[in-house]
Amino acid sequence: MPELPEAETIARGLHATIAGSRVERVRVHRAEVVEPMTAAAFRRALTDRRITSVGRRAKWIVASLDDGNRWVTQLRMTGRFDWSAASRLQARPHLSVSVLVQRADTGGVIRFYDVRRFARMWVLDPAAWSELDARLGIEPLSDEFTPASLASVLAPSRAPIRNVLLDQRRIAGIGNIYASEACYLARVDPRRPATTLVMPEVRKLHRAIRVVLGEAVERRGTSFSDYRDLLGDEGTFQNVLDVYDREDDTCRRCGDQIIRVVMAGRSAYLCPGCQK
DNA sequence: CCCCTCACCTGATCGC
DNA sequence: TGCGATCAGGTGAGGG
Repeated sequence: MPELPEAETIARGLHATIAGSRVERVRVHRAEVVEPMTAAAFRRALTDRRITSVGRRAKWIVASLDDGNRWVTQLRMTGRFDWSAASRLQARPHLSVSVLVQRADTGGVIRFYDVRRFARMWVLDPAAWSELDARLGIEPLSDEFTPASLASVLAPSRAPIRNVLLDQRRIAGIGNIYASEACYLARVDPRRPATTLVMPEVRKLHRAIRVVLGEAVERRGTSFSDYRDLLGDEGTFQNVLDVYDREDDTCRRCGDQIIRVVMAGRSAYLCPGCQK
């Protein structure tokens, strides 16, 4: 489900809702979500902490705590938060973790659901956080992400461009939807070996990545089936997709037929007419 | 080291 | 309508 824009939307919602709150109670409904932590250790690490801010790194939701630790969540395919002003902890389908928070004025419950049970949620000390952070590549919306830095990621790799874009160790936050969309916008064929891109193409792809991700953040993400924001609302980027999930549809640019190809076990979409 | 395949899980959808 | 096969936005272990 969520890639960078969806994680960013959720993080912003959480920041607006629970930054400054204190955690009163934690319930772990499915212990596997916090593995390898135990449910007891997770509860202990989070209870009574104040949440100073909530942000995003790659596709992770990162909440900073007043003791210097971080409460981090990896949504994977179907992880989903919601917020309820009611302060009762109760079981619901697919519910993994409930966190009761309290501010001076108001309180409520952050619930975390995960249908497919791939998601993970931990509390990390600064060293463990650094280790995780170091494994993740450059943030594509940051100032450090330049055509030159993209070139340094693409040039050494003979793997298809699309697979390199999905590699979180190299560039952080791009998933299957936005990889296809960015290649389309840049007019490059995602199947080409990354190393074959020449600098003008790298510049176009760099720009395309930023445009696609930036617009998707503005549109609060792409909702196919599972993704919803903190308030349960859908994003709107699905309405402006050019190639993703449009197999056999007509290319809006050249009129050719969009195709689906399987790369590294996952679908990629492209227009053979105008992506070279 | 690089890169691909597969497994992890549940639910929705497709074809017969 | 029913039922098995297939596929889904992520990622890391394992193998070639």
